[in-house]
Amino acid sequence: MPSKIDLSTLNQPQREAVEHGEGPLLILAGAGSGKTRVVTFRIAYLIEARQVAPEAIMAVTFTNKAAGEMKERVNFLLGKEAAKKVWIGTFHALCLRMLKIESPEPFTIYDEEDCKRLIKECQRELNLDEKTLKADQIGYRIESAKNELIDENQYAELASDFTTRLVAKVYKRYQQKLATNHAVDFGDLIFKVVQLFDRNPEVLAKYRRTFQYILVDEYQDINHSQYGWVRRLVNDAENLTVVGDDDQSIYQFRGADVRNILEFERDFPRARVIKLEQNYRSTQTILEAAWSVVKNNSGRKEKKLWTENPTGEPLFYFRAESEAEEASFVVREILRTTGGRYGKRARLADCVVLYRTNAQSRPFEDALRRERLPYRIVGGMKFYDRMEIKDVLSYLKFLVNPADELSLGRIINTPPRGLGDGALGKIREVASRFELSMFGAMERMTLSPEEVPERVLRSAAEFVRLIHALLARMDVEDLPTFLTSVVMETGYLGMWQNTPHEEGASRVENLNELIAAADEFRQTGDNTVKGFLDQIALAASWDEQDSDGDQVTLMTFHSAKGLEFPLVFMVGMEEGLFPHANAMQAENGLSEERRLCYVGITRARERLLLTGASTRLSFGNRVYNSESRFLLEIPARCLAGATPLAHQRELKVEAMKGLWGGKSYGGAKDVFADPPAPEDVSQEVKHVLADDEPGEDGLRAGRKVRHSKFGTGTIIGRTGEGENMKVEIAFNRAGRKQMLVRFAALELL
DNA sequence: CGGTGTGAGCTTTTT
DNA sequence: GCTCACACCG
Repeated sequence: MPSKIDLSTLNQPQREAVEHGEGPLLILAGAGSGKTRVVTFRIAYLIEARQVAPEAIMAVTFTNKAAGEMKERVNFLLGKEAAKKVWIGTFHALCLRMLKIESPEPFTIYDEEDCKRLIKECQRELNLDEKTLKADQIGYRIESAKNELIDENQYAELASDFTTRLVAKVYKRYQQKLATNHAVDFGDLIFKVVQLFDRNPEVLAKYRRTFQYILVDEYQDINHSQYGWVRRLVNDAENLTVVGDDDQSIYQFRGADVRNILEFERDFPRARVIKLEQNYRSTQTILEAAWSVVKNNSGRKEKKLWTENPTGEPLFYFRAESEAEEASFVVREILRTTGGRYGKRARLADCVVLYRTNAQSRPFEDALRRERLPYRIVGGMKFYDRMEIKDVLSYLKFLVNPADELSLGRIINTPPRGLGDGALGKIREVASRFELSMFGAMERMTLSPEEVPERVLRSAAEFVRLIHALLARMDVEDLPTFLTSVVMETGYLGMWQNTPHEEGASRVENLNELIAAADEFRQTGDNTVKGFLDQIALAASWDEQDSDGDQVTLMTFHSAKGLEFPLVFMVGMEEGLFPHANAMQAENGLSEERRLCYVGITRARERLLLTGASTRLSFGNRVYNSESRFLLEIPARCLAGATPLAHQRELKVEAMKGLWGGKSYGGAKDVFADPPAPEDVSQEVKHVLADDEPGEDGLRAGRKVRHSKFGTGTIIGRTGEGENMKVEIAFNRAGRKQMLVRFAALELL
């Protein structure tokens, strides 16, 4: 069979990375430098040219998407048999796999919401005020501790102040509860494996023998526990290949430690370093803009991306007055670009809207719906996070793992079956009196009716019968059929079918989708409820399924890492939003925001538009936002459209302070008129750019202007210089006003 | 017991 | 402006 691994298609450093032999290797791979290709080629090369056994190779990624892509490509290069043997997966998936091999008893993986509920239970049981320290906060701290490989006992020892002592108490109780429920949280998946390695050296030794080659993707985003896991697995041959880009480290808030990549050579003194600096993705202008932003960070690895791609057109900046106008602008640009005017006709799927926070998606959804443009949202409210889905999954979880009382609590009275708070209290009483589980207590009650009210007894007996009936079916029915039985027998489907209006209908629809997902999962060869649950627990979002079809994509900057699009909109380019105000509290917060901006810019292949809104609805009131500093870090020569204020200042147009140098919405529409002409920016912007004489800055008598509050008017006079410059304006509606240019939000018309 | 209404708090990013 | 928790009422 002829090899599909054609090394001549690689550039020199790529090829060196693929052909690297023994010993540690650090690949510093800039955005768009063909990283995934190098990693997959290397895996294939090791197997084919170096005769490494496929099962002796482990490749770790950060996301399911990356793992899926890698599997697919290795599959293509080596064929199914070999590819299947390579351990490819996310940290969490691979750790789960090891846990299952090493401890066969079933356990449930709790998601964030489950964990939060559990923490609340702990708080209540410990009589802690739930407002002093919120469950979210405690959860975050426990998660961070686990990322640092600090268990509940160590945490208690380290706890030095009020808050940490409080968290320590909850952490202990929380771990007890997880244990009794036979459950783990996300952090445990990795932590438990590390603990297993440390307590059972022979288990670790087995894996160290097995994995001759380990490859880790996105190494810059590795946290301490992930590092600990990898570090333990690397054997004396040190055949560890890590790939990453310190400029794209964007998960420090989740414990990612960029030092892992920065200090790789200290960690592994034999390490070879290969830099992939040729970018195959973006235009020169886009790369220049990206570079200009990220170079403002310190402590970076020395490297600079370059490309043989054309210069391309300038980035375009539009400043809207509101988030609604911002969205309309973006959608209109999408319409124009996909309407065939832009050279080759762009598809909707070529367009992506990137924002900082999930909450920003709404106006874009509204605008897209108005134009009847199909779109998909990555992240945000996930399919598996929906109430009806979680309810049904809780039935499954409880059936698989009867110790899981959190799931039991969720389903026991959903739909209502007479097992409310009162009844549950009685059941708990019986449970603690006879040291039984909740379900055990219910079973006992039905056998020997204690002093339990008749009504409670009957309801409990009915529930016990239901569960036993489902358990009997679980082993004989195939997955989708069984899922159907569950929603039917429990009355859960009926509950929503009887709910009037759209809510019921959409819940029923989602339940159908879940059954369809189970059917699809069965195709993978696994037909077990357990397998289905595990897969869902590790699945991040529902997006990958319906990514086909021609639709616009909406997602956060974080979700966009690793992706590329011909046309990228970076929206919400405002101080406070991006960089996010909360991020600035954190140490190095601004640097991380800047890297995030770098990630955003480098997603674009051909064209990048940046937008922001001068006012935005926040918690119900309209607030003013100034322009993102990142806009100002992009050189003026890379930027068309509206001119960010600082660039105006650079051009010594001091008097323009406070004026949003924007053009009106209508003016922007010709930016990409065919053929796309960079010069075709607003006349106003050109005017400002050309004009560096203070007296001729545009604010002279006779000019028409618009004020955010008073509407349109005409300048009739001007006094003062610089900061103190005042203009007198005759407004069409509001009459004559004098105002300081510095403060007045004036728009030239 | 369960449904509906009200107020507080909320938004950073996610495997 | 939206969501979730809790209180109150039928």
